[in-house]
Formats: sequence, structure tokens, C-alpha cells
Amino acid sequence: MSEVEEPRTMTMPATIKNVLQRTRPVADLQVQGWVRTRRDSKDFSFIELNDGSSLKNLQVIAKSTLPEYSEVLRLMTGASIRVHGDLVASQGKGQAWELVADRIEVIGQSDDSYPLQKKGHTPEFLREIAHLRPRSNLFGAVFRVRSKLAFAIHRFFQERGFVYVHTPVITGSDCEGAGELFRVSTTTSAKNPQNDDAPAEFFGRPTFLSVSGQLEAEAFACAFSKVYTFGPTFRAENSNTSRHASEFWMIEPEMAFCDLACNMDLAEELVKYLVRRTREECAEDLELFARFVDKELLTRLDFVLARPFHRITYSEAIELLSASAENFSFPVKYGLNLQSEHERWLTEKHFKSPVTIFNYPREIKPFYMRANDDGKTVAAMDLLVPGIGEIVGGSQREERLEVLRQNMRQHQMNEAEYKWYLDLRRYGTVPHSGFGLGFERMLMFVTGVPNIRDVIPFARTPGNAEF
RNA sequence: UCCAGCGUAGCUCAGUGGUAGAGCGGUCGGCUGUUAACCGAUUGGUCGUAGGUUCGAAUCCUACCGCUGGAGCCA
Repeated sequence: MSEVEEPRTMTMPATIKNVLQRTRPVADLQVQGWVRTRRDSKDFSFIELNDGSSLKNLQVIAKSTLPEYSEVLRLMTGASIRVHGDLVASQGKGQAWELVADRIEVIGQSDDSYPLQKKGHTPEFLREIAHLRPRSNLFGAVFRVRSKLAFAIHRFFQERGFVYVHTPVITGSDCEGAGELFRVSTTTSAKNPQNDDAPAEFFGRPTFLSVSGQLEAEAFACAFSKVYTFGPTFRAENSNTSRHASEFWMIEPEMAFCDLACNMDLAEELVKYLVRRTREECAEDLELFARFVDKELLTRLDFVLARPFHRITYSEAIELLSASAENFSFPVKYGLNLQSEHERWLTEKHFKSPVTIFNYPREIKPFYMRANDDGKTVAAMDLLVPGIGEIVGGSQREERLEVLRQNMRQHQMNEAEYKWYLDLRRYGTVPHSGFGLGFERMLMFVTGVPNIRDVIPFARTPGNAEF
């Protein structure tokens, strides 16, 4: 097995992850990081050093003969140091390698008010110190996985010939009219609407933070055939749950010449791909989650990889729920939305796996979804996963100009504002489909972390925009 | 927004009408190739905020604030 070498420069010493992967002793290594803990022995100290490159710490041996040993004895948890020394086989149990220091440089001292201890902290407490929590084991793991997952998403689409499109964050349309929007205005017009220097509307019209890039993605899909967006999304809904945030990231593929079945295929393939990649590339971090967050995590992820997803129509879902012996607190009836308890029963009790439900009643879905020939349903689909609920929502889009215009009239929408959207149906219209995947919900699914606030670096939720 | 629960030391919690507590952390000392080390000592509080009841309130009541869980909506 060959040794893993990283490119090294003066300013970028080896990462601790790399150092721990060495297969033989190395002289003259330099590492830098933050002190997790220090234990003093008779003639030397142990320092656990972490630089975020991996869950594991590097054990540093600081002998009392070091000129700077008095400084070492004052090192507090949280301090930053640079260490030069030799990597040798560890005499103790618990680690293969340790770094015997010949020079320790204290870069930034810490003090006893540093809130992170080496012992357990609740996620709720760590949330209050969002600027320091990435230095904890749990959140270090969460945000390493977040990075890997984001990259895996790009990889999935790029490997399949999708074009990455940046849809606008500031939008002029309130889209499907679903959900509350944040208004965008200048500070001057907000403070003083009468200020002559500032136009009442900077953009000459009301503007909002985007709740979805879908409509714009459709335009690009009708040029590039297969596109995807991946960026921040904003919802001003006053919802306070473990699954909602005011600012979150969403992935929205959009495909021309693709019907609902093709759409569902892609959604299921994507979810499986992301699970597989995380399983392969984040094994160490996932084991931490399996130990401390969700004991069933690895079993469930492997199950998702091994088994086909179930796929049923909305009508079939209603029949299954009606026939079940379960005592639901909300009614099960054709024409009503499925409640959380219904989704949970389907994924967690009945199928015990992800389920895609499709062909929903027209009345409970937005204007752009394609009408099916039965006259009652639209080509919509939701992918539900155990523990989270809806993770993907999508549809085949209505590509027939007259049907779309009729839908807009029924939804009392101003056709003039959507002229550009209707143009897509006037000039070379094609059947096309797409969906939205909630990035944080996917991250919750692969990590087992039950609160969305704990998979976002600095979460924005109603009443909370600190940091 | 609705329902429920919780706010006591830096952290996790006990205390449910009568002197404010424990473990962990921090500090000091001891011991030790240690691993969430160990042993001894010590430090540490406007009991979320404001009112009220009472001889007396962390404890009972009211309002507010914050947090958590669930629901709705959604991703």
C-alpha cells in the first residue's frame, strides 16, 4: 500500500488526517490545529490536537525538556498551536501514531471561559455557540459530511450531462403563490419611503427572495435539455419545526423531453447515489452518528441502497391508509393532503422504505403541474423517506399553452406577469419535468441528525438570525 | 400560528412553601505512557424577566421573554 502524500508548502503543512494515515515513521513533520485536551504526566504532557480534517485527533507528546514547556502547561482547551516533531509509533493503546514534538508554537491562547468541554454537550447548548460548535466532534462530522454531500450532488449531475444554472436569488414573481415571501428593498426606502433619492422600488417593481428557481430552470431546460440548480432558498413562513428553516438549500433538476416516470427514476437514483457516496466517503463520521445520534442509521442507509423504492399512486396510498388498522387523528380521504402521520405510517410501518407517491388530485397542487388524461389528477410526485417525510417534491410541467393558461385563470394569476413563462410553451414547447430536493433534509437523512438547525452552519429560523 | 413541556453554577441536572445542592468543568496540590485518566482540596448562583399570594417563594398564581417537542405548511 502506497503512502498518502499531500502537496505541502510552507504555509500548508500536512493535515492531521493525512498524518494519521501514514504507514511508517516520519521525521520533521509539521502540523497545526486546536487543542482538544491536555493531560500532564510526570515528564511530559499529552496534547490532543485537531485541525478539522478528520474526527480523529493527533496525540502530541510534549516533553518537559522543551524550552517552551512552561507555555505548554498553560495550554487550555481551544488554543491554537503549531507543532514540529517526529511521527513515531505510539506506545499507548488507542492510536497507532503520535507526534513527539521538538518545537511547539502557541499561536492563540484560550482561557477557562472556553465553553467546549471534552465531555458531552447537548445540541441545544451547542446551537447557542454556533461559532464554536464546528470544533466539536459532532458538528465537525456534520459539516464535513455537508461538504461531501454538496460535492456529490454536483458530481451526480455533471456525470449525467446536466448543466448547472444559477437562478436568481432576487425574484420579481411570487412564483406559485405558495408560502410566504421575504420582501427585498433598499435600506433607504425601508427607513424613509418619502426619500426622493431612493426609488420606492429599486427594481421598479416589488421584489422578493426566491422560494424556488424552478420557473427559471424551466427556461434553461428548454435550451440545454438537462439542467440543475443548487443554491439558497428562502421561505418566510412562521413555521417552527425540526424540519423547517427560513433559509435553506435546494437542488432543482429540470429535464426537457422527460415525463413523470423519467422524473421519478432520476429522483430515486439521486437519493440512492447520495446515500452510497456518503456511505463510502464519510464512513468515519457516519460511525460517530451511528454511535451517538441514531443507532439504526447504518442499517437504514444500507437498506435504502439494497432495496428498490416503492412507488404508488396517491389513490393507492389512500386505499392502503384506509384499509390499515391504524387510528389516525386526521381523516384519510381522497382529495385531502396526506398528513405527517400518514406519510410516517407508509414509510416507517407499512413499506419500511422510501416511497414515491404520484398522481395527486389536481385541486391540491399548483398551476404548473401537468394535467393527466383522467381529468382528475396531475403528474405530481413526492418522495418520502422514513424519519423525515417529504424529501423530494416534483412534477411533470404543463407544456400545453392553452391548458396552462386555463390553470392560471383558475388560480387567479396575472397572465401578463408570466408572459415569459408562457413563451416557453409558444416557441418549441416540450414535455418536461423536474423536482426539488431539500439539501438539509437529505443531510438529516444520511446523518440521522434530527434537527435541521443542526445541519446548517448558521441557521435562520423565525426569531433567530444571530451570528 | 396552535398544543404541550422546560428555563436553578460555565455544562448536565436534583431541589415542589422554611439556611442554594450534586456530578462534570475551572483552579491548587498529589500520582501517573495518559485516552471522557485517577486521588484530595477548592472555586463557582440576581433560581429567565416583571408583578402578585404568603410571616416566608427556586417552589404557588398571572403576564411576558426564550428554548424544546409535536401539529399545520412545505423542501
